[in-house]
Amino acid sequence: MANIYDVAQRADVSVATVSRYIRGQPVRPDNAEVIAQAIADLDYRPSIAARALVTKRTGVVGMVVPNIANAFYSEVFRGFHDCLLADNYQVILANSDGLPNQETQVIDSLVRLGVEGLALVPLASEAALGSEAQRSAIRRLQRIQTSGSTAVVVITECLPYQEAFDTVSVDGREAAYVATRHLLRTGREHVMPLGGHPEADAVRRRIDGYHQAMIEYGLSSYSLRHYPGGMDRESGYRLMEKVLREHPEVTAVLGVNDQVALGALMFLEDHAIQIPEQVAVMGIDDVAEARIVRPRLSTVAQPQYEIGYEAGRLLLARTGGEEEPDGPICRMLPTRLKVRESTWELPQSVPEPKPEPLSSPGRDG
Amino acid sequence: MANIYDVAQRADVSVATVSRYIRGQPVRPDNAEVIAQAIADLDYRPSIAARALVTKRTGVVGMVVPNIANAFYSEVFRGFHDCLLADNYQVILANSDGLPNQETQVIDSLVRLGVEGLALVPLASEAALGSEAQRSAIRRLQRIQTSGSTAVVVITECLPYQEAFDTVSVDGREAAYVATRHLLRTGREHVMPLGGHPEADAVRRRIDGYHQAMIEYGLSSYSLRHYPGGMDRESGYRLMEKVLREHPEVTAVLGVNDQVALGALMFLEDHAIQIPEQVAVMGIDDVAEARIVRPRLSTVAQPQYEIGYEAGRLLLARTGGEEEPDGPICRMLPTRLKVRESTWELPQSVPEPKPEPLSSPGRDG
DNA sequence: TTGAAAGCGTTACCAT
DNA sequence: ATGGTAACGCTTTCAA
Repeated sequence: MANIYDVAQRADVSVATVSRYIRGQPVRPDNAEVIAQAIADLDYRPSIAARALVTKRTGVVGMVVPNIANAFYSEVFRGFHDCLLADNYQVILANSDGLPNQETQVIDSLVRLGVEGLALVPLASEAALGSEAQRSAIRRLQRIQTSGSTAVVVITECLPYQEAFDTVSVDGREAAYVATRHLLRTGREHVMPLGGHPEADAVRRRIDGYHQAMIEYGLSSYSLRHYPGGMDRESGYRLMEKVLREHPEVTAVLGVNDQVALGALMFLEDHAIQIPEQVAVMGIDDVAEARIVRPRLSTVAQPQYEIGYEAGRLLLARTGGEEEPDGPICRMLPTRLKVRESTWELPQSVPEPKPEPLSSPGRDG
Repeated sequence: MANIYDVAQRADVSVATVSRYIRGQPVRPDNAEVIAQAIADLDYRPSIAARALVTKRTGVVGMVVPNIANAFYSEVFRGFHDCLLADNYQVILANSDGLPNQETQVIDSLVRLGVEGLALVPLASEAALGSEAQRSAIRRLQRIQTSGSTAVVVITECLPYQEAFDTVSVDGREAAYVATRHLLRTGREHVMPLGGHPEADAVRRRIDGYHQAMIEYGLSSYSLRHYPGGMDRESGYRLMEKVLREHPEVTAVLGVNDQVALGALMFLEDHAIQIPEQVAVMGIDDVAEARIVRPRLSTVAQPQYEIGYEAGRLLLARTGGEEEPDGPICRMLPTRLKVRESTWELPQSVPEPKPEPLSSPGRDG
């Protein structure tokens, strides 16, 4: 690999001049030309490592998510990515894979690599809740934010994080409230919430929103119910089965997120139970799959792309240096009810579906 | 940010000793203890950049894919990720977003960041085909492989890449052949292949496989047909409409990949055309969505996770230093026919579905 | 086992 | 506008 000295020598100028040329500082035109040629000849690429050593700037930011294979995070990442690319940052993505250890590991790696900013979607798994583990994770992040030159933004509804970092989130309570109310308004009384562990702030808020709606409709007998469990499709599938066994009177289920709702929906489909006539299904998030399954899944949409984009903007605000806001700022983005086939009104005959635009570009390799 | 000198000073030893301690070399026990304490106190993290400057080793490898939001690549990445993590490498993922410019940009970034290895799923879009653009992309990669200390592996069926780099791929011709034969065997004669541009090696091979099967069945009148187009769901949706208009006699369509097939399937669903009774639908790849939609999509599965994992192994073989194989090695992985509801045999009544295990863990935040 | 000092490739400062 | 040179934080000789 050629270095800046090789280029300088070949161009017959000093390294300082080459350095200036690289960074776009004024250089005499004839020199510029020779240097450009030398760079091309030698296939020279400035080492970010060496540069960072002196400037503290790498032009790289990182994002850590629990699971890239999850459509929700993919969209968040795309928004983040687009925002930062517009500011000439490169973005690298790392996976925490649902493992607290790996989360701290990859964060550490990114920091040591010299990322200027770090966007984190923290784990909210059973292993990482409330407890000491989470507090120490937060302390570590705080040290990174304070001591290092690494800005931090967290995408979460989790309070401890919101108190310490710039965060972006949605109002999960409201989302679940709207979802439940929609089910009630369309004639379902026996609504059951599915999945998630209430120890997680995000889950608790959603369950709260559900309870609130039920109580408002005078259905307090239901208001305390909840089938807790994992937050993936398999969990939704199993929970749906259990609910049907234990509460055959149920006329609607509300997945704590789309994955759970999709699992429930799949169970119903597999057992030839009419959706939404016998059981209506509703999710929260609006991941890409919700628009692919038939019947399409009703849900309360989180603006995933915007969440990522906003996280990027917060990061840039801190990275830019200049006028930093002092307190941690918490950006709350609005959700939106999406009524689809899985909760269509009961008496009404099924109208000709007007397909939504398909999303998510396809594999092209 | 504390550096190694701060630690040395606080521990009252030399930087050399600290350095040895960090790297696990023998240090007198009492010293080890003081150093450990100092590191903890100062929250010291060795700078990868500084280390890389002298060792040329960053412990980081990168992967570049066209689109993270695509389930196919997510799975490939997971396999790659798992393989490298087992060898204590950190993995960073970058998105080329379908844009040739951005592809070269992110590759460049990764290299300059000092990744020791680079796994690439190259663009195969219209913009990046056969032409000069592709050749120059390949040349760039070759220089990286040669001059730098960066190993390269490419995941592709594209010949020019296979000649120059370690590659991992599947036999797309065979896959399409198997898919088509399955359709023919189950009583469909009028099979139409959908999507993709034949200029892409991968697409051409798949179309070839289709042709071969049609010819073997004496259906050469169909053997030359192909509805070319994009490789995403929208394209599949539109192409399905077009086929139905121009060839209402069609009894089956073969998407050049699952996304196209899914688009076709959605069109049929939206227009209340019976699947598979009126039109059977088949894809190639087996992305996660294929198991979610109803009817479930029949397809020929690419071992996505294994593809990524194998790419990781090839990279490690080059990175490890020692005994490098000399020629470019091309690992060809087997595909597998997955018969699902979208192609069930015609006369047969619909059996009780035995659900496959659900896959892809869910959002847990 | 330890410490001193010479790099690694780049930028930034200071003369010129 | 240019060139010389001291950092930057780490590893790696080489002596002790």
